[in-house]
Amino acid sequence: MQPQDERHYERIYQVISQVPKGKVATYGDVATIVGDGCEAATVGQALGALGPRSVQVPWQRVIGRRGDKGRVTTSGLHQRDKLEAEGVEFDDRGLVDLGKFRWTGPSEDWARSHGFQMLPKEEGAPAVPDSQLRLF
DNA sequence: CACCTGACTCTAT
DNA sequence: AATAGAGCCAGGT
Repeated sequence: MQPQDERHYERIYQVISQVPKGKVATYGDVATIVGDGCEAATVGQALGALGPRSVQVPWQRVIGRRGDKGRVTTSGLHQRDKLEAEGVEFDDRGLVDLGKFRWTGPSEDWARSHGFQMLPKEEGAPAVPDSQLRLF
């Protein structure tokens, strides 16, 4: 596939590039930060379309969300191995404790200078006004 | 234009 | 605990 008119892809890649080694973000987290109607499934598509760019985008740090845990949703890409090599721990059921390894979002400076929004604080307390979030 | 598919995620069985 | 269905978005056919 060769998307010409990917309205979210580039921004999705920019956000993922900010996730530091040893941390993970969920598809939904990335979508929220990109904003502008971007959704988790769109992030999944963007990653599926990465191609050669996978060498410069830390795609392995994006995982699926399962309640308060995270899980690898890819197969055959050794995503879990890559993450464990970076220090991310998986429990006996192959789940990651998001409370411990979840990326807390881009730095405020970076978000502002690149036109992105921060990740909402924690469950319940949004870090930005509803008007800026498009969460269903 | 209609329909299918998915590196999604939440709710309800 | 495992499965199914439903929303959603964007690309491919």
